[in-house]
Amino acid sequence: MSRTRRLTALTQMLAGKRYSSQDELAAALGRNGIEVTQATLSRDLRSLGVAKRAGADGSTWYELPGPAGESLDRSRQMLDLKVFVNETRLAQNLAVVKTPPGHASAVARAIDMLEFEGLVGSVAGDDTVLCVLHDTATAKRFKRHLDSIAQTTGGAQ
Amino acid sequence: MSRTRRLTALTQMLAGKRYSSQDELAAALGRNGIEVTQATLSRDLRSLGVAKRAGADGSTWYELPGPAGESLDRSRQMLDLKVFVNETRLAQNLAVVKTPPGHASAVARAIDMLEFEGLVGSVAGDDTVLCVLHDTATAKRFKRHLDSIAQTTGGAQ
DNA sequence: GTTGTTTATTCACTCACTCGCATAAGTATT
DNA sequence: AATACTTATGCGAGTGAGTGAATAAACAAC
Repeated sequence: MSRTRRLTALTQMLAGKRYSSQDELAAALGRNGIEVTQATLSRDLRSLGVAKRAGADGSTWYELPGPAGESLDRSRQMLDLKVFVNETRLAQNLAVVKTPPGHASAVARAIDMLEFEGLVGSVAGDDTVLCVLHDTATAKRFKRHLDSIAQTTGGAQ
Repeated sequence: MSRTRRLTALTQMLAGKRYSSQDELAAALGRNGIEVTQATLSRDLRSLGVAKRAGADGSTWYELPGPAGESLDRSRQMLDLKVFVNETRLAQNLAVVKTPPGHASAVARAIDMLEFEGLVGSVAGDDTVLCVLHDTATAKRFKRHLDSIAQTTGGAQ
């Protein structure tokens, strides 16, 4: 069972029902054909940014981050940036981010999730994301930041 | 140096100038700060789908696939399928492929690239791709095929 | 404080991926 | 055919992500 798939299932389950322990989640996942240990769940919940909330009645449950599970999987957003950002060019306070065809919207979403200080907004085409930064210096910082993420992609040596 | 970045640099170099041997490419990459052996280049060129073309004057050079490098990287299409196909469900001769939000068009593109026998066409929404197969049996084969690709994503056990 | 429950972490391991080296295979030239 | 050049591949090594089992740590209840 792939990790991504498990995280997706986990997200859907958390969105649909309140679970109050990792063992309970493990059992529920097991009923869906996904075998998982508590140790892995602990890590999964962290990587999803899930928080444990407490109600007034003393009950507790896991809750997805953001407004109603809006941010699905931060690590996946990072994956988009790592894998699909081909190049970042600057023009004054604008950054032009090139992606493979069709990936611009996904990359734009990931960029928005960064909540980069000084990023005013971004527009996605098919293979290009136009990012508006507050000023020229911020744009340079932004490019450095993106480049540093993209660099850490790969394998050995 | 990450593999992805090297492939990107390789693509840009091939788009900008004609190179006629892998050693020549290795040297040029080296001048750009990317050390690489001929063996690796051989693999890179294959994974990019680069072909060696010959001119009328007998000269040869490497050329990116498709109209002016339109189809960048087939292995990246496979990556889309491996990473971003969350689930595939069937209804008669239709297959509904779920993806993370914003990834549907990229996954649809990757699916189209498969040129799966019996795949009539596909439509992408935001997080869903609807695939029309020729018949029910073909749809089942299609799902098995996608699942086999998606399964190989993850880690151990 | 002790006990029981829940969560986080350490450890050892597997696996997929990527790479360089050496070498085989292929291709052109003479 | 022999030689030189070019490309592909078998092989072993290194690396990083991901995992479960065991265990430590945190927390709650009593």
